[in-house]
Amino acid sequence: MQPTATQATEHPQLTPSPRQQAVLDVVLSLMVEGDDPLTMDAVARRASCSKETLYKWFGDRDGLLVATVRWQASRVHAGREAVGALDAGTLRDILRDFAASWLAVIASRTSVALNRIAIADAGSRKSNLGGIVLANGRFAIGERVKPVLEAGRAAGLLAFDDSEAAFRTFFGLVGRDIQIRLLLGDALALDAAGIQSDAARAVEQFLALYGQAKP
Amino acid sequence: MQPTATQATEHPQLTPSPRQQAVLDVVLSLMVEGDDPLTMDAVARRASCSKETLYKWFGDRDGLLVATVRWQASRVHAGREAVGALDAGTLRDILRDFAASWLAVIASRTSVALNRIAIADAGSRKSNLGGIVLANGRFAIGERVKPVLEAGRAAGLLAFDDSEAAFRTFFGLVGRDIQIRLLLGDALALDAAGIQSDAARAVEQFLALYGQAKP
DNA sequence: GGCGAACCGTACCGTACGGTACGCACTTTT
DNA sequence: AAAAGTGCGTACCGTACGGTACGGTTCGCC
Repeated sequence: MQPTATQATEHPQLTPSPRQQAVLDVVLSLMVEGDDPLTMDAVARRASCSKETLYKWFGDRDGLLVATVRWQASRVHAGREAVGALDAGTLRDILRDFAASWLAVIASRTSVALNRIAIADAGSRKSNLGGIVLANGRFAIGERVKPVLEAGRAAGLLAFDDSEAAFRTFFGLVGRDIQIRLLLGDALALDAAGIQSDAARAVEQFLALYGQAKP
Repeated sequence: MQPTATQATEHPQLTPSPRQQAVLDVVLSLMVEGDDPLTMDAVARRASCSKETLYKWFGDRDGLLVATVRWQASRVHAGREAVGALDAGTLRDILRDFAASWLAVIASRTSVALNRIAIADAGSRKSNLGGIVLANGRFAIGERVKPVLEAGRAAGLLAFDDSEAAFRTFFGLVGRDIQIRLLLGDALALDAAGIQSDAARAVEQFLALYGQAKP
């Protein structure tokens, strides 16, 4: 390796360059439109770059997909709240926020398209896109929600033994059949108002199951 | 059409012949193994039939997939219980049965493979495999559970306004993150004992939310 | 101004796969 | 026994797509 490189142009992706980000956004656009089978040609054409550059930057088709998933994931993890003192009202608010933002994610066309691709390739082994999507989706939100649940327990607002199990229940109450229906192509419109009310309903149910009257 | 036909050899599938069923079982096997990309050649070779026959029977690749999904669906709808008089114990038992059998379905390798295929093609429009899978999965079980819930309400054991909404909560409590994790390739072993305890837990939670003390 | 790197556009190659054609064997009908 | 039908095996065709090669252009650097 010559010492000329100012940024890694090799496949190991440590923050893509702006130009590369533009390419990845093109990939996301094509995924969402979904009309064509997401071919390397289509990406190159739409991104106004040559296929050779694509292969130089991302190695192969799989590398491009992985980079795209990571890129999308990097812009989702937005706020990270420190949980301080909790009362029942703020706990409810925080959980509602999590529920609503999670619903917004899984209902977004981007998420649906991305998950479809990852699921399809999870069937044919090779680069585990599925693992990456899981790590940045289901498990990432789990790691963010569980501290909140534990803080709620510490404050005497919640009662459970296993925060993982409690979170999984929360996850089920929020998502229900929405994700699988969208993945399978069901129409199921979910607007902002619907998301808010769904989130509120899920949180009330969760609190009914795990909440505990102030001791 | 000549009056020779003893069974429909055309694409409209009204119960496939035994030979055709064998072919569809081969397709299911190949889906489950998942090592090869499910090519028509592979099906023909494994089923010891010619591709020409495949095309004559099923029209095209899509028709073969649709027939396979229907075939699999036809063997899943097993018992259909008539709901008579309900007490709390039998309601709990019936719901546990539904939950456990649903978990067994979504955790089966066949279901995972089938859903992956359906989801992949839901991305590229054309023959809505996704719709068929939904109709025979999520919606079929909904139509079977809702009468039970309504009978429970009639018996004064459950309280809800909308049986569809109640069922969706039930669905979420049972499935939680299991299906999406399996679809995305997560290991997540779920044995018979785990299914039973998961089902029992989900039912208790559901009853905690919707149950009502005998009036 | 000259040199090299990066990169676009396009042409090209190999292969995998959906779909078709055809020859042969076996069974059923007349 | 001949004729017709059904279906297996194999060869074949067209095309789409992943991946590579190459000429031409722009841009930064000495």
